Amino acid sequence: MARRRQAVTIKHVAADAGVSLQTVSRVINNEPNVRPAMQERVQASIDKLGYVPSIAAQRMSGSRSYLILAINDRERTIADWRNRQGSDWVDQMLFGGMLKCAEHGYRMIFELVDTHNDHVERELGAAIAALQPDGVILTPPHSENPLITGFLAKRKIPFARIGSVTSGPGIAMTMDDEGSARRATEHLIALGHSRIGFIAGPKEYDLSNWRIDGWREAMTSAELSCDALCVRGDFGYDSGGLAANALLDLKDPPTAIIGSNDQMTLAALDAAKARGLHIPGDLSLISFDNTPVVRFTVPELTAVDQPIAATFSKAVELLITNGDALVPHQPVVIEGSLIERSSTAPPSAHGRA
Amino acid sequence: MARRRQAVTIKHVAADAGVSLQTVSRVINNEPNVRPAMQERVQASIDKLGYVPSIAAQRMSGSRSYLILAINDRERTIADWRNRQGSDWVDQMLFGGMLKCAEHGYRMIFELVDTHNDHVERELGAAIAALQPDGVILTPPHSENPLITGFLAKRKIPFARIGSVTSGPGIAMTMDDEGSARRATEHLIALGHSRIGFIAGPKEYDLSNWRIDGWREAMTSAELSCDALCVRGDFGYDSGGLAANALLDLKDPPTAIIGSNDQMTLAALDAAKARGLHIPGDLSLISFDNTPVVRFTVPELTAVDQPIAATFSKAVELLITNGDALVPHQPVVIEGSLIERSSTAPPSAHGRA
DNA sequence: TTGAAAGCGCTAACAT
DNA sequence: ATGTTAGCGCTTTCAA
Repeated sequence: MARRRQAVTIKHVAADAGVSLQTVSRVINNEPNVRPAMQERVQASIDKLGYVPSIAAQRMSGSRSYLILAINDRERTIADWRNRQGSDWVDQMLFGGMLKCAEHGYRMIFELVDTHNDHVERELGAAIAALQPDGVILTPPHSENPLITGFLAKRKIPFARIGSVTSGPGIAMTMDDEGSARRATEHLIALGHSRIGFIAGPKEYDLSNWRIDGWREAMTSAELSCDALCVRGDFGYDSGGLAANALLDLKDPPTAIIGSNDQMTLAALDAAKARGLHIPGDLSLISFDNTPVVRFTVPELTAVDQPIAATFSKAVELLITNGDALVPHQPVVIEGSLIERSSTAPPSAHGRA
Repeated sequence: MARRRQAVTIKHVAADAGVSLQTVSRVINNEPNVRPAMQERVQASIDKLGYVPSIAAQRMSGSRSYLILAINDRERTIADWRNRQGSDWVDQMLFGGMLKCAEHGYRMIFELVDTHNDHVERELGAAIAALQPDGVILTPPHSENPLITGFLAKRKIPFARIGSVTSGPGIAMTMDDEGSARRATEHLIALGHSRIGFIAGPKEYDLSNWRIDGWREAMTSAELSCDALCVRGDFGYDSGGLAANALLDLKDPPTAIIGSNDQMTLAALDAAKARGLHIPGDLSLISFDNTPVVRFTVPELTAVDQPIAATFSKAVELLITNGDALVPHQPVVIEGSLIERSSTAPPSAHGRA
């Protein structure tokens, strides 16, 4: 490997502008106490020479690294990549995170870390030591892993916890699963549905339960019964079909079903079709997550969009601009929206009276 | 921002092991001339203290940065992210690239750069100056941009050009579009088809033309006519429908169609269905790219898989292990494979005699 | 408001 | 086979 040096360094700029290194440094960092004329002269040299500071050197001298580290669960992420089911979680996190970083002259680095591992701390520690990021963004299930949050807190590294509402160190951020589920349910109620089934995710996931809560809230507020209308799945396709059939086998079956994620709702769609039901005529369907797949079903699915990009964008912004300021004590809420497509309609007359 | 220092540095390790900094450095870098006993003692201290070298410091002292930079076209990538059509190109590049980097103790950084821009050089230069990557991976259309390849060559930064077969600086790598198209066509011929239509991409893309070449080759070898059987689209959904209808309106219409990408083939599927054709009974369909969407159509599409992950993995490996060695003069070929699903079958008897 | 000196963590070059 | 020295490019003291 060739010993590569910086093509243009702060020294070149200083020499060109006829000032000290320090003055150039001040201009780079927009520090006060630089006369406009001076600032202009230095900037001219910077532009002329095409100078860009080395983040390695900046980091070395004890300043920022201009790096934000986003961490995903290794196992799950790789499984998604391998299966190619069209989940675009990673894309959306890059979309929101990278672009916001770029706005501030930062870079986002994406890393995979095993959560279910004795040496999470070592693995994370290695990434931190190697990269020295100015901030870290945690996604589920890392967001709730005390080994990780504790480590970051101890090292005083600012971090955000996506999909977490518990208090503690770091900025808790949520996409308002409960509110989204409530709004989706209310939408169906407004269409005239009164029997609304819910296919829930596994209880190990906090967001599964938040989504149930939202549905239950809306149902209860409208004085509708929830009895037997909530069935658990495991977020996988097969479990969605089983759950849908269980709901449709009820003596008094639902006229609408909300699925807690796209895979399960997809399965519910297929199961309903297999029973000869027409969507949305005989059964309305709302999905959660709004991954690309819901646009390719027939009919396209009405879905709750998870504002992943917006959440990462906000996380980056808080991390960068917040500096050492206080961490908000309330979770930061980024609301998802309901994307209406063709799988929802008023219940048909020939259903229940 | 708190002035953050490395928690454990090479000094701590040296002190703990009672050796010089240099010896620790040698152990870190697996250099020769260290006695096993010494190496063991130092390694023990490293493990005990949980030491991980700072890449910033490593880079500063003139060694590697352990960073590989992968660059995509900004406009296209953002459009994909925004549209959420399920393209998983970025995911697959990370899948292949990041994991291979990790194997070697490297990191992959993903960046967006405008190609159609006067100051590509400035933009790329800034990324290079800031990050000092040990290698760069270019994707289309950057792979063919002389401003970019020239810049990298001038700076003597090793780089790979994905989807490029032209000679010149950098490692040319191709997913064998021509071969893939040929094999797809041969597959249809083997099934008994003789009228095989081809929906091509726009001619501005090299790979569009490679794919046509492969199809034409296979057709010619089998002494089949290509007349009127190749129609251009623009890779967008709408153009695929138009092209398919044009082909199916022929006096002697094809019994099979190959689409140059998933969106166009999707449209062809929909167009064929709209005409009352049964797939694959009346018309066989093969798609290109094998993005997640082809698994969600009815029937699922037989498709040519683009080995994106494998290609990036190989690119990283070449970049890291090749060092300053010679660049291969032939393009590196990573073959794609045909994934057989349910959209292909022998032509029906009631078609042409 | 500007400049000079010291040092960040590490490795290359040169001892020994 | 191991240690010593110098310096990478930048920012933080501190001085003028």
